[in-house]
Amino acid sequence: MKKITIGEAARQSGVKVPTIRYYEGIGLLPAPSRSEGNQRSYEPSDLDRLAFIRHARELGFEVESIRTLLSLQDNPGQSCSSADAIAKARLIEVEQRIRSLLALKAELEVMVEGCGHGRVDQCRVIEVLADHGKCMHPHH
Amino acid sequence: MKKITIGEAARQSGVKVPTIRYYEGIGLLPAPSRSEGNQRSYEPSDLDRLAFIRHARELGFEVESIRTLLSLQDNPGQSCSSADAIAKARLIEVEQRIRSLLALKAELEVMVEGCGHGRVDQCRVIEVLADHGKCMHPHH
DNA sequence: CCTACATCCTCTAGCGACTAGAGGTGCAAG
DNA sequence: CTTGCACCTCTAGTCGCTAGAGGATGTAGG
Repeated sequence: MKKITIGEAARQSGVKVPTIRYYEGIGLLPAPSRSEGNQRSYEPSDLDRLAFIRHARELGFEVESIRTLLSLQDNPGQSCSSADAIAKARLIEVEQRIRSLLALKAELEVMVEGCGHGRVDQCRVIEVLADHGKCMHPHH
Repeated sequence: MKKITIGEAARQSGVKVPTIRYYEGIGLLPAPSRSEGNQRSYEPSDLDRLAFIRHARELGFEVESIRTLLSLQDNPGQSCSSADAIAKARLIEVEQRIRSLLALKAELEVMVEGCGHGRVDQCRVIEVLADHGKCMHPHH
């Protein structure tokens, strides 16, 4: 048994110490066994779970979705249709977000390029913000 | 004087009533005059300011940035270099976010396409989440 | 004038996903 | 034995709102 401390788990998983404790608190990560001095003591499988959570968070999945995905991982005989649905929903979200950010980028570029670095009353940045009609794209 | 109620201001600006009060509370919007019965009473210039704030929020500027942008708008004789800097910083943020979301999208697509709609133990969604090494792109 | 109802008021608490800090204990090295 | 870091629990703060309680005001109809 090569059990490790929470600090070591944080180093190996890339999840910060308080965040690991937080995940335990909300039930994403099982409460580990404790040392004599009441310190958390993790096993390798906990590191796998932490990596899973971290990766899912980086992909922007919400904690509730991760809860579902983890329970699917824990019961591998089930149908994966809910995992599929969660991932698909996230994909659609991401696609929408990209579209909206591209429109935003275009508008910000107009603002920045139009700035003659002079005084505020000729500044395109302020002007565009003040008058939505000056937007290039109907992103909102 | 065509003063309006907070509800009318909300309708015309597209900013919700509690949000308008919130903006007043944090000092983005000046406290308006009040009616005899202590109800807020807004002027057309307040609507302009609300539109400015709303537009800036839609572009993803933080409240603190908007505070700076508004104070620049209030003092139009100043140099617009800080407005320029704020907009440029936001543009860089947006560009980074787009890049990261595109990598994410690619990864989610692999997950979703690889799902054979069978059981979890053959599910690519769960598999990729569990093993970061299976990612197509080094987005994180 | 009275009543009904929408809108307004203030104040507090909640959201998600952490993060920061206070105040105290455990543990390994010098 | 003491120094100093890592650990413990607990509470409160972050951001930008949003929801709700509990009460006052404004307006339209009878």
